[in-house]
Amino acid sequence: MSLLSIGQVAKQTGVTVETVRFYEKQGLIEAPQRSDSGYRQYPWETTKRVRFIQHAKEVGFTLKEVAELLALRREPGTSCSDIKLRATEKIEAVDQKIKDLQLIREALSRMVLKCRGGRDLSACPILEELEMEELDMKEQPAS
Amino acid sequence: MSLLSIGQVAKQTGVTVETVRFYEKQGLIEAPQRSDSGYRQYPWETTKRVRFIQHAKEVGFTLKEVAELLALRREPGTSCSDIKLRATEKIEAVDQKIKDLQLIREALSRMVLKCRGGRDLSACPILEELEMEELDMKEQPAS
DNA sequence: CTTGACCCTGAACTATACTTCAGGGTCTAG
DNA sequence: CTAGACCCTGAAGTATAGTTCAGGGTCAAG
Repeated sequence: MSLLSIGQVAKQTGVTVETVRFYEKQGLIEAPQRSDSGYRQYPWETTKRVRFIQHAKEVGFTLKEVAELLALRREPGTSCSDIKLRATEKIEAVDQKIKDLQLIREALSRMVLKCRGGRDLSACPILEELEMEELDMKEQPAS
Repeated sequence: MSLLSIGQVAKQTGVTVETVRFYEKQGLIEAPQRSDSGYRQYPWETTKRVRFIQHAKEVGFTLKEVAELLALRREPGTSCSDIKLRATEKIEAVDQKIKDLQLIREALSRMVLKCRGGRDLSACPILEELEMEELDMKEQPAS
């Protein structure tokens, strides 16, 4: 119900007020209404959006890409099949990221397992695991 | 067997030769042996490492974090339980990223499902799905 | 009615991850 | 033996994602 000041949004989301203003300038959050004195007044949902931006950044999306994700909504003038297509493309990108992370995760897990006990002098062999090749075959320019 | 020039490593991995040199300067790939004329000569495994760096970057790791992942190996002077601990911390970070991505993925999927057919005039409602709150409760500073 | 916490703007500054530039060797096919 | 493709170094430049600064209003408490 009640509106939030920029400082409150910042505190709720763990970013700085400057970052909130920066996101506004970049069009990632829409310019909120202003008080008589010119203070920004945010609806509560803005905190959800700021958190979404942080999470998306955390998993490797640039702000430009986050903007594209946030723009995935049916606006007048766009067809349903159009946003469906764009959303499907995003899902594929997300799936690739999940795959990459799962392989990294498995390599790290193998590492922890190998490294049990520590009895052997030269145990825990160098982790060339991490240089996994399972990830490799994706896009090889044919040239 | 045969060694690769920096240009060959670049072509194999899809980065530029400048990027390879940059990674060397940052300590992400070790300085290779040199030919008589001073040309870098890389073993084949270097391409695996460069690809790993690209994948890790893709999922939101900074080069500093990638260096930490690559440093996760048992060096003389470190205990097994030490690298085990550090690897476990990395796994937790990876798991969090996977969770974030799965929630984004689900929101995108719901969007595609809702958007079927396109019969209804005002179908495909605005995707406030993406501003999901499931992701929220993580670290709330107690203050 | 003033003091401290908070808000405003625009511009300059910073870190990360490269990219481009300047100036110069190397190597191999014709 | 030279032209084009490739390699070298160090320094400067760029894009992204903020952060800091300068200079100035707002507001609630005392």
